[in-house]
Amino acid sequence: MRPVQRTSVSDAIIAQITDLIERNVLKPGDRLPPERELCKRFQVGRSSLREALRSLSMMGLLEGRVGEGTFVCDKGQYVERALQWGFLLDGKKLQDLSETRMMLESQNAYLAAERATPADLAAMADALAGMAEGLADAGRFLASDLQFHLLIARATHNSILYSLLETTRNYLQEWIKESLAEPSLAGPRAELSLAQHRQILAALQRRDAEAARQAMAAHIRSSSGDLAEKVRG
Amino acid sequence: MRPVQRTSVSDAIIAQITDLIERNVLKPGDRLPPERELCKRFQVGRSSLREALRSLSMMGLLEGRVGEGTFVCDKGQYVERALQWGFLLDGKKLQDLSETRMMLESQNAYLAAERATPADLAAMADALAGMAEGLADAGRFLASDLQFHLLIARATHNSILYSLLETTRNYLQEWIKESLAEPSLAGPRAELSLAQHRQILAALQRRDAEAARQAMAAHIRSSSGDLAEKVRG
DNA sequence: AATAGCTAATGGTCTGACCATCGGCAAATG
DNA sequence: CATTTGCCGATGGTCAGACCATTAGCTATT
Repeated sequence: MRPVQRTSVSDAIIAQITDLIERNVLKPGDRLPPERELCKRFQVGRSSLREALRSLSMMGLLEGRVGEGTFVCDKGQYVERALQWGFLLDGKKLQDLSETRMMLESQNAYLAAERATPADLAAMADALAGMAEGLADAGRFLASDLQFHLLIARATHNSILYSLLETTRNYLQEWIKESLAEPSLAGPRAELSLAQHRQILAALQRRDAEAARQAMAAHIRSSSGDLAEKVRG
Repeated sequence: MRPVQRTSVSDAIIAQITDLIERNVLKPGDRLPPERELCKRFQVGRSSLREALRSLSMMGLLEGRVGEGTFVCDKGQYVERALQWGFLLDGKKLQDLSETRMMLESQNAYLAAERATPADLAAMADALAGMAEGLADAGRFLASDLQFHLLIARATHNSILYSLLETTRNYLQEWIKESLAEPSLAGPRAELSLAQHRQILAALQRRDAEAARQAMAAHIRSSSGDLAEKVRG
């Protein structure tokens, strides 16, 4: 004898719809049949069906629009959506996050040096120019800074690494903003940061992977030094 | 004028309960009031309430038990749960996963060399002994192999890095198993793998972080070489 | 031709009911 | 007294029907 598996109705619906999306029978942008229609096809009540659809919406798979229907969301956002929930609830260990970011950024720089296309590099140069123009504008400076790092991650052409970095950056961005917003050090630190970014880009353009990684590591270490202090303090 | 935000009832409930869990008002293991009771407190219908609870269950936050109640799940599993959903649906790019694993494993080895406790190292030695005893038993060998790598991740004492590695390993484990199961090379490859693991452990015991990272990187490269070939083939 | 108003379709919400399961209690049993 | 059996209430799971708010598309008015 072995324990009999009890399957919930909603879970079965979730499994079926998930499977359809996995097998690309339901493509992003597609519209699902109306709820009342799905009830007849699945032979279930509307409550159970809606609980399934609601769960899938919460995970970023579906999107319901009143008066229009239920649609399959764009792909590629799944990891981000899921990770955001995970990080949000995992105790917000700032130090762990910072460490993870350090690893991702430096390794991404390494890979980007080998794989960045001319277009990737041009975009990074644009972001760098944005930082230079934003030396007096903390908001613009930070936005260009963030964009530069995301462009490096994009240049790895590895969607998982990009998703991971994007999510960790999002969670650290508030602290980064605070840490750079201290007026006493804002000016010099911004210029130092800009110089470091220039070094990173230069290494990428030379296709010098190891130099890119070390430059990135040095940048993160110096720019998040007081962040680490704050954590321990 | 600006677009008015339309808030859904279920979303509001999800936000409230999530917040309660975040602020530790609801601790893992706690039992929520019965659904009908929550309906009165939130002033909502049971459908909306259940859609919220169902979504939270799907994300691994809550667990409903018929006849008993709804309980808050144990913490620390959120990142894994979330990542599994994300990976499951994100196209299963084997090469990206493999690359991510490579980075995680080597960097984890680096950090573990600095932070592993004597107990951590002893556990790794045990796992290594298990591999040696399992040279003729592929199943046991692989299990000890996996355990060794997870112990290294555990020794970083960084829950995020551990979660990330665990999830990526889980998704790659099937392919790893296949790749090692080819009878023609099983014997020599297992012995090579064992020797590499010994090198890694030795580096960890010497607290030589850089050596540990390089040993791990070399191990992953050689052990997943044909895995990469399979991907491209 | 453009606009205002109407209608049907659709997701969102509420209510009430019934079922299956589980925990705990009391009665029956040895 | 200890153990088993049966019952009952509480609870999550499911269903059916109704109403509401919003949307798209059509129609008629201007």
